Amino acid sequence: MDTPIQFQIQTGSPEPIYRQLMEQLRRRVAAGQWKAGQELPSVRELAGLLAVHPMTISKAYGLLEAEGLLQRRRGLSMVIAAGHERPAPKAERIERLRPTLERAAAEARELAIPKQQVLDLLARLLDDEGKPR
Amino acid sequence: MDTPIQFQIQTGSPEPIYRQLMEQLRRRVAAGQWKAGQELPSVRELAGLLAVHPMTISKAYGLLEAEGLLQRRRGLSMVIAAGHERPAPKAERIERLRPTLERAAAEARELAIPKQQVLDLLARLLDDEGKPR
Amino acid sequence: MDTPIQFQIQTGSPEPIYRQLMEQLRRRVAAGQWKAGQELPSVRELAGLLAVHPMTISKAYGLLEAEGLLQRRRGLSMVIAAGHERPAPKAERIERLRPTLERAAAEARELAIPKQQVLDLLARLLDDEGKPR
Amino acid sequence: MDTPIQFQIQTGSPEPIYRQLMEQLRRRVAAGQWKAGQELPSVRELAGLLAVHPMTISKAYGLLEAEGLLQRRRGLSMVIAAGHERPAPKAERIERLRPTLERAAAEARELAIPKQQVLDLLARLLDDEGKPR
DNA sequence: GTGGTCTAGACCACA
DNA sequence: GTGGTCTAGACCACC
Repeated sequence: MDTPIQFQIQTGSPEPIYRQLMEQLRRRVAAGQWKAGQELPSVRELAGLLAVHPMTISKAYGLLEAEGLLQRRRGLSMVIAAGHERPAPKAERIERLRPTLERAAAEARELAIPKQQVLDLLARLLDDEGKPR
Repeated sequence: MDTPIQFQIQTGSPEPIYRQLMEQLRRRVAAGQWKAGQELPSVRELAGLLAVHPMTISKAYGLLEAEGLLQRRRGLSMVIAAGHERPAPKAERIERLRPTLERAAAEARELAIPKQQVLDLLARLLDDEGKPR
Repeated sequence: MDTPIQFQIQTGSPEPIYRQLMEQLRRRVAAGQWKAGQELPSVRELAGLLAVHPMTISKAYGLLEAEGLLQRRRGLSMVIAAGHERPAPKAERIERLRPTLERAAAEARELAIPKQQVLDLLARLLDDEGKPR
Repeated sequence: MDTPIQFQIQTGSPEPIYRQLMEQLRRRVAAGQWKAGQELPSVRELAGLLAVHPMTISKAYGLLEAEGLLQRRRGLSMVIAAGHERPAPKAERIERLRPTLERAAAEARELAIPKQQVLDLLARLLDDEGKPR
């Protein structure tokens, strides 16, 4: 009973789409939400779903394969590579989150927003998270 | 007794330098830390301090001027434009912080890090803020 | 059957090239001669045609994008942004012309040229417009 | 009974102030409104009146002197140079106006404003001209 | 001294 | 192919 493999992208964002895809996948695998053996949507299928150029998907898949996170199987379909059966240690996952939080902290300070209000807002956003966007 | 105008940049970051400068200045002005009439470091001076090309600074200044945040004075260095004497309302500043926190929340969820641990880490980073760097 | 997007610049003019391009585009769009969705010549192509440095074109395009008049499409050339399907109201277009005419009127008065002769010359220039150059 | 020597400047304009002064003087002299021997306000006086830096006035005067339009007299005061007793021929003055009208015509065409409306507006502005601004 | 414009050219990122 | 960023450096205009 695996979490289905679905990606969320923001086309307006300055972060390139292929990189959004890669980051999402890396995080889900690190969290153990997506596991070794799970099959990914085909390039064309995902491109259709997200309404982006197939080459964009292909680039993300290719880089993840080179990185060892994905594995290309006989025909064409990709799966999460072996060796990713279990979540990464929690400490490591927290480390991965740190840069984004550091950035948030720096911005909050530049905006002179009191600590507690920053934490309140983040708490609310973490609760909301379950909701569909 | 104004906060002196100083910029911090990260040359390795994917975010372009000129945009880092713009964002920082926008936030400091919104926070009321830098105020209308304050004089900015000259293009050449800042370029020297940050060890970047003067045109990079000039681009940031020029865009901020087009935006109405800075004001050019013929033959003199630029100043924060009139109309920015007071901080933006706190609600508005919090809105500006929201996207970054939203992103952090999304990443935390993808990494399956429990809410409290995320908040703890951010709290710690907000405390550190004053000292290091 | 759109008017093709072509720019005319004067390299000798005190008005910077990138600004000439911006003004021309703004006016053509306001006039409804160039419309939302029309594709602009690529930076390199236009730079070649006008024999200027690509960065000069890029600067004009970038500023117009910040202004909302152009729209960037990743990996593709830029287009006139949505929301500019119809010409601006005639009254607004006339207002845009007013500063230049005001200047002309002031100069004519300083030169003590009779009103009718000024109007005659302008009428002639407006007629010529289609042909030369 | 000469027209008094008074200058109008626009500090917001992209045209540099010293050049505005030069152009105005050249046109008034060409029109015969200001004549040989008339005394100009002193640099400091005019700088005070217009609220600009004395060096700006000084630059304009200096260039006009080099050009032969102004003449420095014994003490310090400047006068319109000899040889400018009579207006320039009307044809020449009209030629001087042409570039500004050409520009107006080009803009009107880009804005797709009908010829008659352009002429009407200019006519109105030429009538207004007498009024103080 | 200030900022602005432009060129030449390298290198990156995206589709 | 597309646009973007940055550097190096020249030259101008203004005060």
